[in-house]
Amino acid sequence: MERDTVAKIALHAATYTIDKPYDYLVPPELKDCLKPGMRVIVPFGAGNRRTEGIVLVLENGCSYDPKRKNVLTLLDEEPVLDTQALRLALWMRERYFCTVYDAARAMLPSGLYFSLQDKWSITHGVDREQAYEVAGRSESAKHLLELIYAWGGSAEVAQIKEAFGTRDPNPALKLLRERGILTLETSAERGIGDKTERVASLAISPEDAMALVSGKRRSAPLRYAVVELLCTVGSASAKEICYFTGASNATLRSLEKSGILSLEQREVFRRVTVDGVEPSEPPILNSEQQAAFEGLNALAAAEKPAVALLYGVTGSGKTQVYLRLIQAVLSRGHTAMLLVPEIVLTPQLLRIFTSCFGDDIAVLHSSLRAGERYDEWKRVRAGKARVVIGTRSAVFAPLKHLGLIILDEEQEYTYKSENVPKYHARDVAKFRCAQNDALLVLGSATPSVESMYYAKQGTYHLFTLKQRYNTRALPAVILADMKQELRAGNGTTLSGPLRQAIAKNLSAGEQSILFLNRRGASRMLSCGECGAVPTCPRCSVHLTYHSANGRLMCHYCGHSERVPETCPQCGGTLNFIGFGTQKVQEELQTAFPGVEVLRMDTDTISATHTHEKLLSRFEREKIPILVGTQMVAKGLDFPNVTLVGVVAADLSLYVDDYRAGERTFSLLTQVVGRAGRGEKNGRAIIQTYTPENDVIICAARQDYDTFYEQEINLRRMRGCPPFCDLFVLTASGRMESAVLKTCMRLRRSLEEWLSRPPLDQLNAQLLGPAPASVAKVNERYRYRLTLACRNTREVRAMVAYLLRCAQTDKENKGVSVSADVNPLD
DNA sequence: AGCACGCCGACT
DNA sequence: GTCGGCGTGCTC
Repeated sequence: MERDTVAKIALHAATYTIDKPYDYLVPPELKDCLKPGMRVIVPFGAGNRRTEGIVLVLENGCSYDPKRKNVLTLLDEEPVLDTQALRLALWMRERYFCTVYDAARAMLPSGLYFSLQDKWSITHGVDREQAYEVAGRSESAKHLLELIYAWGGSAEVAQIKEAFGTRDPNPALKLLRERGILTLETSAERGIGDKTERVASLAISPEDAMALVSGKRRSAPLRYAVVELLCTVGSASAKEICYFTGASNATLRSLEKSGILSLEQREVFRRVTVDGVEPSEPPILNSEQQAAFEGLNALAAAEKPAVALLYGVTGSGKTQVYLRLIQAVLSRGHTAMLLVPEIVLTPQLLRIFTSCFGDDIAVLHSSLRAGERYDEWKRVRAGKARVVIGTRSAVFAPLKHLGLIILDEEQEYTYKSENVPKYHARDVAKFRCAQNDALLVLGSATPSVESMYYAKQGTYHLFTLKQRYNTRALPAVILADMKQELRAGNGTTLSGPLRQAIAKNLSAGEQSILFLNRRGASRMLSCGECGAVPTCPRCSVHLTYHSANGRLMCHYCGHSERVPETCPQCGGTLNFIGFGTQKVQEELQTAFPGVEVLRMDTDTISATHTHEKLLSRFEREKIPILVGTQMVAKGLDFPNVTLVGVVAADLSLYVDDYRAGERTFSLLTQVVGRAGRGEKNGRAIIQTYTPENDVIICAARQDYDTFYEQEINLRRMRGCPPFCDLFVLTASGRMESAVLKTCMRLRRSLEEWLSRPPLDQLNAQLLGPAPASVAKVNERYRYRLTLACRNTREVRAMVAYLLRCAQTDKENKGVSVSADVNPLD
């Protein structure tokens, strides 16, 4: 019996329902080079269409199986995922209801992605007559040959499909391939290549080299200069040598020919440099920080995994503790990772870490260019960078010997992915730490209710920093009751107390920041006469105005249209509406004529007017007032800002989400903390329509402990995390009635599972079907069921089973279903 | 999801 | 006879 080598492969073409490791035969020529974690091209399905896959396991000595197809092409020279990463992908499938391939792909930088292109061409050595003879009476085969010959003997699948229109080219393709007339080749193209440069170094000893050129110092000064340079620096890139000596490539080549120097290609890494950074000494910790550091360091050094919550009030110096901890981890030969919610909002942090670790850090986030991101990833994989700083997806960075992951501002929702796989970076980090006996540190000034609960339970270790490092008191906070303002005849967005405070700041020459509590500053148009708002034709959302292209756009499906001259409903005039930053800016300009007001939101931020440039202008030119959205809430540290105003604190409070209170508290706390960072004391004014609301009151007092106690009781009562997890099953499709029916069937199956042992013990709550928060996207209606219960393996297995059933069920034709745990909306 | 197979009626 | 429509079932 033959002894075959078989690769178990996770496939791109496999949907969630049929996702499993597929067995492929490894051909002899690939036996020596194929390893787990490498990507390959394989044929799949009855039509043998080509698809990408990632090798999970190799098994030697397998018996022959006629079902098996061959691995066709190897795409990687070395594995792109190691054993730990592959195990993580399997874990993610079980946890997030995605395919293994989806999970694996999320771990790789997009520069590493391949796009497959199928090309059909006339087989070598086949002439036209022969080909047409084989095509025989088949009209479509003859048509196909005509097309391919007209295109010069080969054509891409998309090309053929387009030319065939409604007709199916597949039977003709199959016929001509079986008779040897056509061949299918699949090429894989990668968007980003490896960048290299030519590097020159001396091929002989410096003394010999100098001896060879010094005689001709006059006649060949360039050769002399190049050798002299190389004697002092050892080796340098061809580009640099030419720049410094004035030599040309010809000079270098001739020196190479004489055997004096050698030229070779070396890989270079594209990097974004952080400028103006000087190496700095490790920070000196105060006694509180030192205690936290020692406790955390002991956990990091231990031989078992642990999770710690570092609860430090704004300005207590968590960053210094992170720095020392990372240094300690590195000194033990391990690597470390620092995750942040949004990197462009924390340029200071990047500067501090660069000054401390230099090239030992790699920065990974989405606003890098694909080449830069890919190269940073390669530096991490090669062990050239031992510290990773990045946003959500950086949690997958290929660090070896991981000793520490820090999630800064762990309560931030940006750690949860909205795309498939819908993972939470906190969970992935926890899993990776468990794999490596590493420490996970969750840092926050306003910890998520879940994390604090686990810390109080003793599941997490708790460390607290209570002192502000400049020992400055927290800003004095005033609540402004907007209902009263309205009654008093003030219909503007600026309350009396806020106006007075701004006026006071203007005369004192101090700066103020006004914060608009709203995600993204979307600008909508509305009709002045009938109140109609332009809506997306394909989705149930309002269109928002984009100043970049001057068009109305839909954030969900990408639809864009010209701004209509008049209201499409009644012909009235359209105006910008909403509680936008622009409106606040206008009102400020009316209230304080001649005073400059800087506005910062998605509308005023662009490639040239970056977030950072705007802020530095605000600081440098001492512009009196800054109005902005979320962007102004984080990490700003301007000594001359002594007043912070929250325009409408309630806006984030009354959304249909169990985290609304937590989010509002956290935001208000962060914003209030922006005032009085310098010598002078700060003030904050929170405008609200509900001054009696507990969350608002706690935020105004900066009283996290009371907020936590109230919130945890609410969560317990309502059955929200951490007591329960919310499994949201979403069905979507073009036919609203079919979508609803699918939901009802799903609900019945769920009810049945939940009524029988062992799941009847769970005390699970089932809600819905209800329309999703955006009920229609891209002409597809979306309804959802919510299952509130403990997130156990049994429940996940049931949900996975029901998803697979629903996807296979013929009754659910035209409807797709998916699941998400604790989604954002 | 995407493809083939098989069964049906329509057209030449 | 052949072509194209649609329902069904499988994917190493």
